[in-house]
Amino acid sequence: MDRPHDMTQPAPTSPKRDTPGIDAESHAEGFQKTRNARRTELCEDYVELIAELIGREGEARQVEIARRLGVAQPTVARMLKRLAEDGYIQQRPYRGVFLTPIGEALAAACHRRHEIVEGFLRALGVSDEVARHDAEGMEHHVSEETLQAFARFLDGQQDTGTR
Amino acid sequence: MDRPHDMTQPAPTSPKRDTPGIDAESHAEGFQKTRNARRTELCEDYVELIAELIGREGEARQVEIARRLGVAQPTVARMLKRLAEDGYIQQRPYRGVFLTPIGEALAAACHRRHEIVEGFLRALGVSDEVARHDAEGMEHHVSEETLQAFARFLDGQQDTGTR
DNA sequence: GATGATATATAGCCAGTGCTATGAAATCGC
DNA sequence: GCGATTTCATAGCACTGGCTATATATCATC
Ligand SMILES: [Mn+2]
Ligand SMILES: [Mn+2]
Ligand SMILES: [Mn+2]
Ligand SMILES: [Mn+2]
Repeated sequence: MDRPHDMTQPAPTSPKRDTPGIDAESHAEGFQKTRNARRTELCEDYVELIAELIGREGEARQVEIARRLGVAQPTVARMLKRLAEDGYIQQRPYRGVFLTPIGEALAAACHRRHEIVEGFLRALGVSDEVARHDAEGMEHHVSEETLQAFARFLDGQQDTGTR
Repeated sequence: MDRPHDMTQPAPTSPKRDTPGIDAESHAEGFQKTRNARRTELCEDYVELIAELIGREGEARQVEIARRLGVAQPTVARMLKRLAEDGYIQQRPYRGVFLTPIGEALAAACHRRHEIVEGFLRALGVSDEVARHDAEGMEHHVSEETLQAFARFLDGQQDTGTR
């Protein structure tokens, strides 16, 4: 039991009062979900950006998407192909990319969430610059329940004086 | 070639009243930072978990880390090698892994941040389960400034009656 | 309608992060 | 001490998401 070595570290294999933390399964489950979110967040940023560009510029071109994301054009090209395969967008070469109804829906949901998260941070006193940056990453890990809590807070703020 | 265009969509190149949004550079910068965060978040989870296991169980073994993270053991093995190379941990085969001072520092910072984020969500009315999960992903994208805002909110709550 | 600029496609490299299968080493129980 | 169990290491595969370099296609302009 407790002499795997007899160096420093006096084998703290005390009876192990079980979990002052969580059990391994719940712990793992949380990480699993986070890993899933990591897999989808890039798609979310893409469709949201595409919707934004279409709304503002009338079109979403590969080169502009690349510029906005700060990545190289081939990176975008490959990703767009995947998004098209997955049914989020439709590509019309030299005409830009367009959102399918599914893509639209995802973009709308992401945009709403993004707005709430960023607005929430600002309402909390975070500077615009930092709120924008933090929201960009946080948004993808904010569940609907948390989003509701953010929205509630925003509503409260609004009532009690905006600033 | 089959006329890939002159279909619907009448070239919407209206004068483009510039940016009702942000300029491309700032936009890209935000995404860049988020990508950086994505690169480090896994390390953060590892060192935090290792510190937690050492504190609670007295040791942090590969198999236990794998169980906690919900990944396979070789996945952990490779990551630990990287963490050792990067100076965060020290491996003693069949004795567990230990944190270097640098690793300790990172773990402490991550743990503090994690606690604040999760506590903040709960204070906001999010359920324990969801707070735990959302915090696991959000934490890595919360800047110090935002963390301060969270902490301020928590302090305020504490004064005005905890529940 | 030729041409130069721009936009897109494609190939191939690299690193990261997951996996399974399997072999080697250490520890534990006896 | 020895066999069984546990722990770790390693090889190899798949997929993602960066990159550069380069070829091709379209557009714009004259
Ligand atoms: Mn967004
Ligand atoms: Mn984002
Ligand atoms: Mn954490
Ligand atoms: Mn985490």
